[in-house]
Amino acid sequence: MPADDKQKRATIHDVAKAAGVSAATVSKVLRGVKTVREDNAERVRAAVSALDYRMDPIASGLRGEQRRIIGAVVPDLESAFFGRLVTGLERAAEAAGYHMIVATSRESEAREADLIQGMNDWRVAGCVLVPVRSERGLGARTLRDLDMQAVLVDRVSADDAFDTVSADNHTASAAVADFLVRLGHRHVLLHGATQISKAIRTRLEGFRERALALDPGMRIDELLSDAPLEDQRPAIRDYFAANQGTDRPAAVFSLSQQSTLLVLSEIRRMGLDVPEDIALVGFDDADWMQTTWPSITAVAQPVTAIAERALGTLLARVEGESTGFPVQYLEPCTMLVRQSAGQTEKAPPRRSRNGGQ
Amino acid sequence: MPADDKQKRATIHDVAKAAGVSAATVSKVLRGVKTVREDNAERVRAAVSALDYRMDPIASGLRGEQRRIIGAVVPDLESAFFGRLVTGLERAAEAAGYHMIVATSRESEAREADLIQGMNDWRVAGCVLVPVRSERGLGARTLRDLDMQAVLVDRVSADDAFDTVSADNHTASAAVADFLVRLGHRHVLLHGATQISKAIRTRLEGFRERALALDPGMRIDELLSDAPLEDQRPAIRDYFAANQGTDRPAAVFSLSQQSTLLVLSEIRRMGLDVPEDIALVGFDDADWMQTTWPSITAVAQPVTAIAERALGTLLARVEGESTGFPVQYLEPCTMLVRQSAGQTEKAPPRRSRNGGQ
DNA sequence: CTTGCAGGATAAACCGATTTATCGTGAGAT
DNA sequence: ATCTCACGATAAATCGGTTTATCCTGCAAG
Repeated sequence: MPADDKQKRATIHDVAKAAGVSAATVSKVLRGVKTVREDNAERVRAAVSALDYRMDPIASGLRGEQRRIIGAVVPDLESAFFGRLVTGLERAAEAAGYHMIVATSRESEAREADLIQGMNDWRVAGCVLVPVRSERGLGARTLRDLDMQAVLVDRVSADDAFDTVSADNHTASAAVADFLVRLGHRHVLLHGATQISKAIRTRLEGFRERALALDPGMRIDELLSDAPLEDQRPAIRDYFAANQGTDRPAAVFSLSQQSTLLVLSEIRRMGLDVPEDIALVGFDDADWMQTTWPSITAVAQPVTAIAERALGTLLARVEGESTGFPVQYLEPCTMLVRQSAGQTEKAPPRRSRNGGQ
Repeated sequence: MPADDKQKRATIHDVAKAAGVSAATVSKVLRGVKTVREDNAERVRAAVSALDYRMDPIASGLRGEQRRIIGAVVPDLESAFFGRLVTGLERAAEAAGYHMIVATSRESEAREADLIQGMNDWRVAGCVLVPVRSERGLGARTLRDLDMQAVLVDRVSADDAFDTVSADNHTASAAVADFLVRLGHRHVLLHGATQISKAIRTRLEGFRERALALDPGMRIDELLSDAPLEDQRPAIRDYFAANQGTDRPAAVFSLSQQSTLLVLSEIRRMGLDVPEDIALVGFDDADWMQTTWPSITAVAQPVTAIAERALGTLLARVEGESTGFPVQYLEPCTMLVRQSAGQTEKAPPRRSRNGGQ
């Protein structure tokens, strides 16, 4: 077959010529501006499909101010939580007629700031940021400096420049404290094996406050580290070696999914039984947790709700419907009671209160 | 503080003026063209940093032909496999000085084609596609029609238009057959619970061929479905209800990660013990599989190798270093022998052969 | 002394859309 | 019959870089 490859794609002028109107008119039809006579509009539409015309978003973006693109920056895409979050964001964005571009900061604040600069260069309408550490990090500062529209998600508390959305870590962790205390546990290990972010701190405090309120004599140990996962096993072993017999904690509350897996693995290796020897509750549910034996009691985060809320508030700002001062949204978590914590009294699955303000 | 907000960002002309040269010269310096006198180049660089100048990628892209952007389209981001794949791609792209934009087809071929059209509109230099079904799907056809540079990944076999990269599903599945047959199992259930893609079919055939070659009397049942996960439980129960006693398979080979989880869960629910009552081997390893009890024997995919290979071959095409006909790359998998299949003889972890051509 | 040529710099055209300023037309008002 | 005004349509300016065609300068060759 002969090469008719190199026919370059039709421009708006080609369409204009074919329809017998000016380029400006075509542009109006394409963008749905109403001041065009219907017969002209019809001829334009015919020409568009006859020529297979597609608007060039780059040329379009050069002059036009507002782009219909939302940027998202997340710490990584290897954990199911962010994967689902991004999926939810993308779905919501699309439903509102926006495109999404995603990038990962790989837990680096410098990269985070770079990516945001890049998104600003591409003139995104707004940006969803899951900060590496907190709302006071480099990424958030860059957003502010660049005067961008944004919403901060997950590893955040209230902020004075941007809306924030996260799981209600504090309330959910308090519910875990309720649960463990009611089961009679008076010595708990709090274990955090990931980036010590705002979310992790909030979970920690939520638990600690409630537990101490219920029983001031409660013993709460902490084992926190953001070292690479495999390097953390020795620390766990050391801890248990140093706390044997009556000093061994009655329960572990692991503050992240990776943390849960790590602790479970080490508990197994020590030959302890869950929940007979030690109870385990994890923050952040995973699909394997209901299948493993024993199944793991965990706090499930409302990922979809977070995604929808985040995109909703962002778009409200972008489209100018919302102009008030920043709001912090706390989406309620669900605690899935399974086997790993035992159960002396039949506690119904608890829902944490909805947050607000 | 007074509002000095609205000072718009510096353009290349501002830099030119500040440096006392023309815009064309600035452009050359920025792109590293050599035909600029060093003292001029130096003044330009000084002006750039003095004015905080950043090149506008949109304006730049309008005239310039080649963009330094790679697009990636994956079926979803909720499974760890694609998450890690994307991370690997992004890292490799960045190392080569490219940016990446990711989008998810959500297992829809129509969406897949749309996304590719969109990436073409944005003039990406090349595209990494993990097709929803196979290299003959709508996405691949669109790539061909648009005459784009691309590499097809994961759910593919050889193609006559694009390089393809995937795990060596066939060889790895044959190794699983070796393994199960050597353990004495003569009745195996093959279970596939996800989109029945090319990869799943290849795994199935790889197993079947080797197993029948080793023992022509082997009984191999299949349970395949791409229905929503939770709707598939009844089918599993029905199967086991219809195949009890001596008809019960001695082993299950689950062809995807979700499949493994689903089967394990149902086996548990039936009160069967793994591996005493039934052996289980899964394709695609997950981090929880080494921690659960029993730990799961699984085939680990070389995600990083796949990502690097994919981006490497794509860039070779994009940069014109490679122009030969398409190559199929098969990256070797690793079989992680754990508890779920039992072990009468001590089989060392097997490595499948490297594929090629 | 003239011509040729290479190295560097630049003004102007260009990319493909959007936006602005202008213009023609016909209906309604005076 | 003349003047407005609203409505559509359009030519031209614009966005911010890249590319092209041209120009200048100085030096070597004829």
